Amino acid sequence: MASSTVENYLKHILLLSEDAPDGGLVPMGTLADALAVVPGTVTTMVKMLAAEGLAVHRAREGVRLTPAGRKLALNVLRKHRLVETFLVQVLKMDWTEVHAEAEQLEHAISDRVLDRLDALLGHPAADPHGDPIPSRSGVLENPVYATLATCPLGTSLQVTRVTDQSGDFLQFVVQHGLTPGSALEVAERDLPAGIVRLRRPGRREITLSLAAAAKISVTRRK
Amino acid sequence: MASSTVENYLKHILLLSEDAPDGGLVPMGTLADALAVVPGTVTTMVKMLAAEGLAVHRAREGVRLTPAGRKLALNVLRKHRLVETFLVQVLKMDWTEVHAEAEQLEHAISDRVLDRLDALLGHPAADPHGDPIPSRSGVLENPVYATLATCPLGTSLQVTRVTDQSGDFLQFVVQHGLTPGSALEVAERDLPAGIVRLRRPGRREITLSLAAAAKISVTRRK
DNA sequence: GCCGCTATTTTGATTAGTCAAATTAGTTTT
DNA sequence: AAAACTAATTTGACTAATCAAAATAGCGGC
Repeated sequence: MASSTVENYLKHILLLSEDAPDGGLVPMGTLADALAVVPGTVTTMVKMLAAEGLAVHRAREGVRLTPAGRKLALNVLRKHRLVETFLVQVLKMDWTEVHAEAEQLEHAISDRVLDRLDALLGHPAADPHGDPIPSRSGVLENPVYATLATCPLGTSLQVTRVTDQSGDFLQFVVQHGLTPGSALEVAERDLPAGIVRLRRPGRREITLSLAAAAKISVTRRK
Repeated sequence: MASSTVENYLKHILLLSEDAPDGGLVPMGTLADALAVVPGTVTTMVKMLAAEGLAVHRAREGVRLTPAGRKLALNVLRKHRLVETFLVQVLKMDWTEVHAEAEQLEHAISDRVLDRLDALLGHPAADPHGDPIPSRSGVLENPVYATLATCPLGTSLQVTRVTDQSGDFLQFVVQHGLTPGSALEVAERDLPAGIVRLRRPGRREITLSLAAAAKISVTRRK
């Protein structure tokens, strides 16, 4: 069975390859940063993953998962996101603190427990941050949402996903009522100034940076 | 923070010292068996625990927990038993398979999750095997129950605790309706033959060895 | 008081995962 | 094309946890 270190490598390669243009090739340095580890360590470990048939190492270019590696990674991600959902919906834990908990639990829960949890929660499609939960069979829906940095102005929108798990940012999101499901519209976007102004029903307007806006995904409100 | 290896050592020392006469001194060999590790390893690790102030090592005699070590051990045990309770009561998992799951989870769940779990379950006093759950403040009730090997004959009893976590034994217990809560009485005990015969309402009589009988605790049925 | 048995301790090696620092390969710049 | 820069790789060392096997300490028996 894969150690939790290996599981973490696989999970992060999967996550990073999502938004890697290079045919999903993740550069070693990027992976090192994500894992909070020195680049030399990543090289060593990735070679080991390659020897196990879980990843392909292209020297000096980066790493990509094999089908076997991807399957394991998806299972870890599924555990992570179902655990987060459980912590919020059943244990009523704070939206902003569950990420760290799930980081530990994802390596400790068995597939059997995973299935029960999934059933208990009614087979949810997304976790509390709006991140899609891979299916049991290993399919990861990854709809390309517009973000507050790219969506059309003046249309009625709702938040679907918050793609930054840092406590600080989530705190901010909760504070200003931008959690998944909230209604809003973009009043103004000033690219040179790098800001986006939001209008929400029954709340004050707020302004945030383009960088922050890009981390909040939205869809048209039905 | 204590590694899960350390947590395991502490937990097993606590468990073994319960039924150690020697003022709670656990012999190294016993601990080695419990941890499925070679005796030399235990010596090394116990010395390290002693250096950390978690245990007292009496050379060639055994090991005992310090108050600090006991506190940690109780917390691990609390996690273990609450997780087991959760797995059975909320996730409806099989009584006989939850021990192994909890063995992993006890090292991954935070104190915060622990508290929520405890609240969700209504602060239970015992896990599904009837083993007492240490309180948050670190008190472990350990009522001395009679067992089927020692209780009076012919009195109406009920099972309170099954003190063997092996799958085989638990399987047997379920099969014959001896789970905590079940009613029964001891019809006969033949010490020379080493057997105990049980009578249960609405079920066939069964006979088991004294060794097996000693693992099932009972109280008088109200 | 010596002998031998058993439990414990020592010693030396091993594995997984890591870091620091030196080296190398590729890419830009000039 | 050489120089300079950046990212990746190698190398050597370290820690936690383990095992195998040799050494030792206490003990009971005679």
